[in-house]
Amino acid sequence: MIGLIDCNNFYVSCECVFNPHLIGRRVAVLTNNDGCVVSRSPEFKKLNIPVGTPYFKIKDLEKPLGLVFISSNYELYADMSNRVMSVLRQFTPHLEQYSIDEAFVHFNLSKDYDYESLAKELRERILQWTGIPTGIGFASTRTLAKLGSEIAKKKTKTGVFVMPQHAENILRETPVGDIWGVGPRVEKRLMALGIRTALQLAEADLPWLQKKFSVCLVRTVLELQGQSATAAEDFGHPMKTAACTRMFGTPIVDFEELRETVADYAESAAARLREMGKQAVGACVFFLYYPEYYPVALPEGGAEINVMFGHPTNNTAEIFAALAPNLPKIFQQGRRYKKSGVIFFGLENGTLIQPELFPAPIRTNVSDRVVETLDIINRQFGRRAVHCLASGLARPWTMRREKLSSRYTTAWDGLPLAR
DNA sequence: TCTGGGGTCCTAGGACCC
DNA sequence: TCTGGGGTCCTAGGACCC
Repeated sequence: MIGLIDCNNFYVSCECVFNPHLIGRRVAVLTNNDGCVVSRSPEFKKLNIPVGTPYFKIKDLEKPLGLVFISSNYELYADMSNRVMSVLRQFTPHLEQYSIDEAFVHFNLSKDYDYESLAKELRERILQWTGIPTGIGFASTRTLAKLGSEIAKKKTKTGVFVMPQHAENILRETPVGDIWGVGPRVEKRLMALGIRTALQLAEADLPWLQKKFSVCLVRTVLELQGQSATAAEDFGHPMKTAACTRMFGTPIVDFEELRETVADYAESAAARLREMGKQAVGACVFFLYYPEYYPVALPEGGAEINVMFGHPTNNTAEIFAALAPNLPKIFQQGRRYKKSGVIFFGLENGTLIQPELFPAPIRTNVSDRVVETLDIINRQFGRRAVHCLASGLARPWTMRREKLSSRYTTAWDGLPLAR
């Protein structure tokens, strides 16, 4: 049996652990740059303001409706996620972390084992040890377990649900768009073809579906039928790319500032590479700009460039030395830039990547030892305690985080106070 | 004025090979 | 007048997930 543990309103729940007075209120966590709503408390959900709603559109409702907005605090959420995962690992080593707030667990117990009790125990332990409420579903396949956890959250008081052997009645009640893997596009097309419920999808003709849609949907159908079609290798696999991309707090017109953002993002993505013990063979750098209306209307757009490093590396200085000369190639004077990003690729060991015939040698006098030392300092004294000068000093472009909560678990000055 | 960030996989079509 | 069949690789775009 496969279980799916899904944290309820994860980011909001994390904030509530350290700010109990938020419990019961209309709380929403905002995306980076305070762009839009990403996580909502149950009370906030009742207002029918969907995830993705831009903050500036609902800012004015803050006072009249008593809304609480919080900037996202990924250091806190990542740490809380690790805590939840480590509780789960006490129950089984067969764990596939699927996202920051979700994981599949595998249990190979006897057929009539009481999975309901097991699920309750998991839920209780996570709640008690981390303060995070969860919805837990058990079933024979990942897709069904996922559906089970949704039912657990929405339709049970216990927060757990075990799919019965014959799930026809449940699938009949499930809109096809609620199935994991059926997104809005496919849902629309299925509806047009008269397939409205999960049961209808489960009973559809497979070759026909394969022809009309894709092998992805066929796999989903097999899973609904109780036949595992998502491979274990697809989960918990090593990452293939690692990126850092950001909208700017204010638009950038100056090339030097744009260059700073690339240095900054390359630095933090490279730090992640080193954390994972990986190296990249190259990176894609991109710039995106806003549309222009004056003197002539020009659409929004951007440019990107792929840079090969010549040899795999995770040395920030080497990486920036390789990227910097390429930046003018994708920069246009006079544009108002809104976003940039660095995406490392070629992370998998043994991946075959077409190298350049004559790679330019990368020259830097910053050794790996120096980079490692900076990592040690930053781990102890906080991100950017030391950083490369190329990433700027004034940094007017950094993202807005006006309503940031404390780093309760990852910084000494963020510890909660007990009175 | 103003809408995030980090991922994965699949498919169709173009270009090329013999 | 008029040209086959069997492949591979790459890329852009689409779709999905959280």
